Amino acid sequence: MAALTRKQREIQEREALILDVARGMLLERGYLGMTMDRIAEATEYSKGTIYQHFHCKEEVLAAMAIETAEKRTSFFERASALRGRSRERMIALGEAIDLFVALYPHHFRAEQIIVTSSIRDKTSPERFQRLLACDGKCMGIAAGIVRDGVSQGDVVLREGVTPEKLSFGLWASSWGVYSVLRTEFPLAAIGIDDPLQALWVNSTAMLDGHGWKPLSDEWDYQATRRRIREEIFGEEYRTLEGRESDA
Amino acid sequence: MAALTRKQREIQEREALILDVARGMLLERGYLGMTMDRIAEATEYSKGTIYQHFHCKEEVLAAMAIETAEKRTSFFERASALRGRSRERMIALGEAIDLFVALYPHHFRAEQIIVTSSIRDKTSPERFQRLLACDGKCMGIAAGIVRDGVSQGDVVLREGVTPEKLSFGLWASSWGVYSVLRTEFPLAAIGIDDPLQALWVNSTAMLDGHGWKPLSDEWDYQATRRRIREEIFGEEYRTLEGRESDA
DNA sequence: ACCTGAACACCGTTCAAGT
DNA sequence: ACCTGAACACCGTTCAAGT
Repeated sequence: MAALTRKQREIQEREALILDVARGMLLERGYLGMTMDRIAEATEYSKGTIYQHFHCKEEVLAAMAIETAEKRTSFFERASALRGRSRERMIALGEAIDLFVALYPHHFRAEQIIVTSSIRDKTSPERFQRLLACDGKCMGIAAGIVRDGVSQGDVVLREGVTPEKLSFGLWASSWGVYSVLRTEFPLAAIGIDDPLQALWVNSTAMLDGHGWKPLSDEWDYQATRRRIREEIFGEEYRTLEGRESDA
Repeated sequence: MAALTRKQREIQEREALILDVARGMLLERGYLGMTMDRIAEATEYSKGTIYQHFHCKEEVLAAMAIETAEKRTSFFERASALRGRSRERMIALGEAIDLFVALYPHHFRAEQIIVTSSIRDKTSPERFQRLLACDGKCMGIAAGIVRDGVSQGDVVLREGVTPEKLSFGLWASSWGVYSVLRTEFPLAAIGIDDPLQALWVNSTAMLDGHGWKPLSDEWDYQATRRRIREEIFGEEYRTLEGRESDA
């Protein structure tokens, strides 16, 4: 397994450049405004060269989604390594998502545009498999934490509930909230001034309802969240705060 | 307020025809496959006539979303009139959504495509307002049921929880689940064989976690669901069963 | 007054011609 | 061997010409 040739490196760098340019375009001008012509012009390559990297426009979007999914999966892996009770570790996954969206809002928005569009059909099977692998890994991490909770006696799953189903419930809530946030729907008009706080109280209620110990009135989970931000994602949170103090 | 003229009726019927044709196209061929040319051809009108009804393609999609939202709002109104405990009435809203999706899968899919696309910008303010009105009404119905529960002593909202936030939590879960269902994501591969049952157990846990009486182990909510299907949506469920016995 | 469809600008995709 | 950009088919949108 020799190192990459100069040519191969050049190709990799070019592909990364194309994806960066395309992502910016997707966010600023939307799906229809991201055109192959403009990508070619902005990268200063010809359209033919762009098409050597990606067989069609949808492949560009799929490649962007894979970058996003892989980055988020690495956040999940770090989060699940939190020292502490099983329910704390599950909360760490939630913090990972929140942080990920805050750090890479463009990645996240691009992912939502891609997944909810009818792009799947045109995507090559290899790329689709890589996406599936990420989702499977994330679900496996979450379900694994539930299983740890069960074996440690922190939670007893009721009939009809599996570790995967419980994880799926948290995931669906989170996805629903972030989906509506992306649409710039005027939530304040229907009485939701802080959607992420609403997500927190409802996720907390869900875990309480499943009987996952310690229950929210037996433990200071806000302290847990602070601990996660320091111990697991300290560096990232500092860069976030740095960004916010700009402007 | 006189009756509509013959001409006005013709225009209304034509508009309904255009929307029906467009919806079928959206489902069969996707967003990109629904073209103004094909709509004109299928309705046997010229493109100019289509454009007299809708200023652009996105307006067609917005009109479809409004039809869907208004139909679902009427289901919500009927569901909230269930006789019974407050938590039963909240469950009736969930049944309304499930039934609505089952009865009008094309409507629902179209709505998801529309809302998650970057279509809002091009939509005329009047249409957008009608969409907002529906969402506001649905949220009002749900929050009203929570308020009834509070005033009847069935639920005591914790600090930081409002009727709107609790409703929003249920809504987000449901939206997340139905979103992923639409993408034909292979849920079975990550251990979710019955997504709607997973939604049910997690929503139940959420309401239990909020302490909404009667708790799920104090009451037979499956019986409540059967009652809702008979008393509120009996006719619709019978047509559903009729459909399934075909084929 | 209402409807039509040719015409235009633009976009995804291909491929013969260059270096 | 690699890259280019003219060329093509198609789509959203407009509007002068018809009835």
